[in-house]
Amino acid sequence: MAPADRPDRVPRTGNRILDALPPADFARLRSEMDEVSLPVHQVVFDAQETITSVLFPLSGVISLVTPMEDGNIVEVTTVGNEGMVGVPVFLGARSTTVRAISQVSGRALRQPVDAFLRAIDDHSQLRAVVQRYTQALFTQISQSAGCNRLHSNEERLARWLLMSHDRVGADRFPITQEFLSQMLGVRRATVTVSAGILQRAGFISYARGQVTIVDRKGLEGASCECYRIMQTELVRLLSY
Amino acid sequence: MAPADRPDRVPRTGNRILDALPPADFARLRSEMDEVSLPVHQVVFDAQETITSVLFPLSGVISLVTPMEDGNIVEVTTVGNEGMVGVPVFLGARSTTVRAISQVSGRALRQPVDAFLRAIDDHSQLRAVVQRYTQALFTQISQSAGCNRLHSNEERLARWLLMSHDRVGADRFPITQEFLSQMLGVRRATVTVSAGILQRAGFISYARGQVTIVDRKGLEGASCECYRIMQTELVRLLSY
DNA sequence: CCTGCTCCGTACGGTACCGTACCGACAGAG
DNA sequence: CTCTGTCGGTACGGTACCGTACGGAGCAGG
Repeated sequence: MAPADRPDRVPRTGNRILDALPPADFARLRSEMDEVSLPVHQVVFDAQETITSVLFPLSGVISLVTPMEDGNIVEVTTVGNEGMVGVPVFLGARSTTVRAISQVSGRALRQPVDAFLRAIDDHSQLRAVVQRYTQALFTQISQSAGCNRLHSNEERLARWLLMSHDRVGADRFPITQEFLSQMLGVRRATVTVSAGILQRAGFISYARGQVTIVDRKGLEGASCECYRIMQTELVRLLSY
Repeated sequence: MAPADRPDRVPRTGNRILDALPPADFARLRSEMDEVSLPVHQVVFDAQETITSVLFPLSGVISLVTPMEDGNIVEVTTVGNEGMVGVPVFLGARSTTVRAISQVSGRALRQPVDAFLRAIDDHSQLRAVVQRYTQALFTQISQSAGCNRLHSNEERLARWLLMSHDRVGADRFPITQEFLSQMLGVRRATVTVSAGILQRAGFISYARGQVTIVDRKGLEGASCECYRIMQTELVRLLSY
């Protein structure tokens, strides 16, 4: 199953929630999970749909978006290997008003809802970690709500790139301006302009659906404070 | 203490979370609470500040806002007697990045953080209700995040008035355009224009810091879908 | 090599806001 | 009854977007 050379040493999965658990706890959980791959643009669950399993991403980026009646969507937060998808289940719901969509392809450990809820009951450590991750999610969404209203497209684009950069763990990753525009809730043409500014400033480079983060510090300077606030709070809450 | 004519019958407080509890549970909780009044514009707790007690509003409206570095703020959600202030405590945190500020004066039951956490441990019913309220809050904030990006000032103003109308339980309540502008993250002058449109349409009337909801149905038509989505989800999650 | 497709750059008129500012109307204090 | 502060209406230039649209550049398949 996994390359553990000692029986009581569970190898890190790469998911920070699962990796925070004691080895024995994780072993029991792992037996109820299967590893799945998430192709780009896959809808993990849609608004109003019954959630049947939760996901612990190992790689890639999943976006939670709020879909509107006219078909427009806006990202409210981003999930990677620092978190999980399916927090509403933890909060006693089986559906939600947001859509979870894979934005950068990756892999994840999937656990059926029933098993997850049993695990939450049985493992106080898991409960505690998920609780604090839920709080981090709160911070991120609240900050997004303000950011969406007050900050410029360019600042928000920089923030999005930084958050994704953290989660993919590589300087280069695939993302088209078309999908970026949906995440940011603007026209594609507006993304082109903002991305062009960041590119000419030497912070990123960009070609045919592939971004490269060239100057991370520069990008942080171009972003609004929201990136820093979300990141700081995430670190604070998940430093067990 | 309270005008209960039978010893085992606890009178409704008016707060929907507390009212969902079995009488015996509530009685024990109540002994650890004190009733406070919340004058308008009082900061219940500020961003980064240690939260020492949670509040269960009986009347009035409290706004959760995201404060930005430049001093601007934007409302992310509204809390009234359907909920509580201090959900981060439930999620294992003692502080948050949002500010809670009383927007329409009212009264609330206040419980120290320690007592609240003991109560959460001891009373599964309270835990379940707060959990589901937390999920409702998630929905509201997520919807706000999208709404703030995609919908016009006029639609968002109508939504804000409807949400407050539900919570104050009166057709007339005090709110200045100045504070509305802060909630909506726009200039006061923009509120004047939008409010003027709603007033000329006969949906509201407005004078010197007092709004009156004249035609609620009309206002619902002027609002974006976000009001309905938040309201529906709240009812669904809190119908125990 | 051509075709078709995806992705990105650019343009142009329109609009919903912005920052700033001024002024009038009303209410409460004295 | 005046004074003073709060509240709301309006204006004006500026700007960051919008909707729409066209075209070019690269890549993949036939």
